[in-house]
Amino acid sequence: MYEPITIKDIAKALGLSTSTVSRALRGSHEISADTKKLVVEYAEQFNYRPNPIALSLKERRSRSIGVVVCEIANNYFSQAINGIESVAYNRGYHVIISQSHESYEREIVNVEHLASRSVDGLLVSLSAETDKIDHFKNLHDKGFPIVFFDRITDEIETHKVVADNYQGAYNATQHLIDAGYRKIAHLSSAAHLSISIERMNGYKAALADNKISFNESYIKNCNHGGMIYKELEDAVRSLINSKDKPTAIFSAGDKLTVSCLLALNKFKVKVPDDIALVGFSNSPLVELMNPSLTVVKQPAFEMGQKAIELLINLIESKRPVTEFEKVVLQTEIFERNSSIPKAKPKK
Amino acid sequence: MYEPITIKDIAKALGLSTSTVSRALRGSHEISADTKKLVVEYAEQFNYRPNPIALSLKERRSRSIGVVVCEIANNYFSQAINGIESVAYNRGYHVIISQSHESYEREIVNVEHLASRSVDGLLVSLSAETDKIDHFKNLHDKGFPIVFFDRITDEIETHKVVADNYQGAYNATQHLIDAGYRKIAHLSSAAHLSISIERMNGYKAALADNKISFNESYIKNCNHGGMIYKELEDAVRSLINSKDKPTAIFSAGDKLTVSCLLALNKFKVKVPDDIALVGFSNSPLVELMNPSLTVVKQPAFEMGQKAIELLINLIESKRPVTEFEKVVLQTEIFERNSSIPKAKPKK
DNA sequence: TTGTAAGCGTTATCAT
DNA sequence: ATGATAACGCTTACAA
Repeated sequence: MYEPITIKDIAKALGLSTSTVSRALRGSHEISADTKKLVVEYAEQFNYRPNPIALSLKERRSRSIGVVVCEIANNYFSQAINGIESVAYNRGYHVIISQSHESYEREIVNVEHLASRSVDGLLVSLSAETDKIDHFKNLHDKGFPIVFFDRITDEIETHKVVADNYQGAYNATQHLIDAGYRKIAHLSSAAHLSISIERMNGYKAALADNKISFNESYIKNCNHGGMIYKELEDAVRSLINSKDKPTAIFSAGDKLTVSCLLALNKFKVKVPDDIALVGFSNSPLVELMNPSLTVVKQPAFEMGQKAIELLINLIESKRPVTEFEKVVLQTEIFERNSSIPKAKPKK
Repeated sequence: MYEPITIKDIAKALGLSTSTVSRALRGSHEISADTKKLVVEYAEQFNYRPNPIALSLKERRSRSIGVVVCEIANNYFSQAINGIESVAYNRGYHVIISQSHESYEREIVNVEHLASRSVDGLLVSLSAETDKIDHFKNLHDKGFPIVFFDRITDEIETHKVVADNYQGAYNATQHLIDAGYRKIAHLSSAAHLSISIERMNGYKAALADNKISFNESYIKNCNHGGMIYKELEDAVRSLINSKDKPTAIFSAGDKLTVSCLLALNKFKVKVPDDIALVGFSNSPLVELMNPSLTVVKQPAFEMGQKAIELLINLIESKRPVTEFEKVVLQTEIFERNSSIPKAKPKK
């Protein structure tokens, strides 16, 4: 069995009390240089490490934070997690990641598990299935620190970190309109998610500002994480087979964009010659995949960083916080070298 | 502040002792039905949850295991982690993931951090940079449970879970040879990694079995996670520009295969018409990406499951383990519908 | 059937 | 400068 050395062991070995050892290790001023040296060297030699669990119990905090996301196999989230980690590491926090796989039930279980005192706070991006948020509201009402990012909810008053989805979607749509396209389809994730609503609004606003009427049949929502490729393929098929088929697509998500590209490829529809495409994506691949693909990139890493900073502030603030920040970070649009060709004049 | 309810609170409120409450909550037989009911209902009402940290301290175990991988933004690893999670969840363990980003230093820090008693065991896949493994050896020698998977080391006697990389590579290479290709390049990750060595051996064996001489200049190793696209592009460029250029490529890794496909695409080299490609990949995309791409898929999910099962057995076994398993799971080869065309006759 | 007390590893508050 | 003790939340001998 693995039995690591404790302060007690050191005390016994050196004929000191545990308190003396503890103080020596923490470099207290009230310990003689000799004793300090003795203890520190012994600890060094036997590779003493304070037991973080005992510390957690004493300090009533675990110095770990929980991350609740739908999926880590997603460029946006893995980049956001990298941002989270980078800050956590420096501020002495562990990060515990849990995946909901877009399931409401699973999200609840994860949150319960994490929040029952094994983490000091939660960083949350809602699952696609989640439409009730009592499991967060209850915790938050009891004063448990929660920060939402990306897929947020308006029903809880706390810090939130989001990309400017409205503007990103507006720019993406405007980009297509500028290139002469007017029949622009919109692929998005579950309709009730904050990100979907904001992106839809940006899309609609760009259409409206250009006096293009909104066409309901151009909107395709895909809900489930696991089946996304199949769902997307169906959506794309129905778009390209429709009578008034779109000349361009705006896909509002990482997996959506990649899957759309794949589906189009499968159907032998060339991008951008047959149909133009602008999409949200954080994939390092998608930028390379199609040199004519204009991409809206979310500041995922920075969002993760900002979110955990706010969370740690929340956790470490002595007094209740009254003012909640909603941080909105700008998306970036990468217009590819060869850009999108002008739309062909209508026949 | 968030102050969850404790056994002490319940005891005080109900005029009982903490031990009675504790026993009632755990459904002990030596507690009267009345008391039990009283306690359980009170606990229910106030949403009592045992403090996992206190439990950890008492039981001298955290019921959490640490996962040390290079990168979660990798199809193989995210699938393996899903497998790990699926078992952990059922067996009552938390999973703490840490990424080395292929850095030796970072790996050491992560392991130190995790092992100093915040996890009960470690699931490890070595970073590409790691060539010394003292940080694991020290722990293992002290009896700390460690299971290696995927990128393993021979220097530590413990359970290991790997794919049959040799056979997978052999099959991939043979697949190309069967289609008539004889000039087969091999793209792989850091040369000293166990997976690279095994895959290389499989590749070499297939060549030898078919009386094809080994060509050193056909071997390209890529080391660093972060710069992999650039490295790959350079490797591919040098291959297609070499005087005795290969007619086929066997890429031995997920990112390698995708990046290779992208690089070839960028250089306007058509797969499989200009050059054939067979690659290891667990990407759900790559299968769709190029219908002529034959793919060797690792049983990532199952590997994760098996690895954590072994680890939990190790953790929960009362007596020292003397026999260590090396589990080898078979890879699957997916020959695409349109398959690889026969190589053109040499000019 | 229930209560008391010790212990898990650590630190803070008192002594001495 | 150092030691004894209590406390963090929980479980479990041991008493009652």
